[in-house]
Amino acid sequence: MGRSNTREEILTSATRLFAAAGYKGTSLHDIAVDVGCSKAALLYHFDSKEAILTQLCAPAIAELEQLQDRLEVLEPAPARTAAIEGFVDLSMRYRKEIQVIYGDLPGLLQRPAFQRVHLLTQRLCEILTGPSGTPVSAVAAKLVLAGIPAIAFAADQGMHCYPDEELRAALIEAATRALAPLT
Amino acid sequence: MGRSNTREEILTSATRLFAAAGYKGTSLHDIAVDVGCSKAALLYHFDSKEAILTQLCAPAIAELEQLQDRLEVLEPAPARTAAIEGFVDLSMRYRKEIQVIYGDLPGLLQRPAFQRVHLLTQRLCEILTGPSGTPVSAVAAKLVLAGIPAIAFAADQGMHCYPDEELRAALIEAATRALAPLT
DNA sequence: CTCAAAGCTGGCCGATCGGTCAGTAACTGA
DNA sequence: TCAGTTACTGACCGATCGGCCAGCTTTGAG
Repeated sequence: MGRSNTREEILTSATRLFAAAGYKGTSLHDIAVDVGCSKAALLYHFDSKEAILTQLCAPAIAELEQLQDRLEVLEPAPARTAAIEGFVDLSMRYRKEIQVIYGDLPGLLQRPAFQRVHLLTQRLCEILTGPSGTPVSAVAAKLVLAGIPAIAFAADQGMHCYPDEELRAALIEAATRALAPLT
Repeated sequence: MGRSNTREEILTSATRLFAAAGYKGTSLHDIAVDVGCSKAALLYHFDSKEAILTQLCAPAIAELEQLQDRLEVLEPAPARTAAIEGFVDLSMRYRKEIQVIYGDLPGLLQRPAFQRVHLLTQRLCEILTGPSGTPVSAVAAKLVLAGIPAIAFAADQGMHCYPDEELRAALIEAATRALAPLT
């Protein structure tokens, strides 16, 4: 147990600032001022600016991996339902972190830590598409996987007109409808 | 008619580089090297780095405005259909520019040039939701409006597994299905 | 009490950033 | 032919960036 909670405060401040101005748009100085410590203190607790980014995204990535593990042992149909609900929940729970990632997509996608996310998303897409996947259903799956976090992203930017519960239910319903087979 | 086409080459290079590394992640030096001219030449043709960004996004924004103008004079039902098709087409035609915008969302959304985009998107959302809009249909509209450009964005990042025509048709179908009333 | 570890600071570093400026070569209309 | 505009260069500027380091204070186990 550490003797101060500065480390957590740094992650909290960095998450908010990265989400608001982007990773490259936020300097170590900005974070230090927000936390109320020196710039050197940041680099005492973390190896580098990039290390801060990696650490604050770690919980979200870990939960995404756990979601995938849970889905892998299910049959296709229940897996799809669980995938939609799980992905909606995850996107809403980690709004801020999604804002951070979306705020610097081109720069982040090439980093090793986020290539894992790319693979996870691809697997999720396969689960949503199902075994009898047509091109149309694959595109629909990508639409849902891209749109849900984007809404969670926008929900913090002033578009937050519905309470969380209602938003969650609406997202699940809209996603399910988009993915439903034509019949 | 100018005596050189350097200006266009700058916009072309800047679009590609901004899309690949983000606005803040691309320096004037990077662009100059790509174009094959000096950094000072960039600032001879454009007032500033931000002016380059503004100019290269201008055509996409202008077309979005034209789309809205076309939709405003239609009845709700055909407006919705036209909105889906028009938005899909626009997203695919301006993939690179969307990558640029998505690559620096937090920093860009606050700039005056992009607040207009925000308003346009809100209006598009109302058109998609229709006159009898429920919260669920509003969220579905936002899902579609966020997901479509995100797919166009990802389509250039290696996910480009379908030919454009097929992708376009699949997007329109998935979006239409997501927005369809429950009945 | 002692002392090493933990926590933190101010100052400094080289690199890079966007942007400016004086100067110049080339083309053009009169 | 020649003045003037266009197009461009290389050198330079102040600001800011991420990161490093010597040293100070606080803390808690022995």
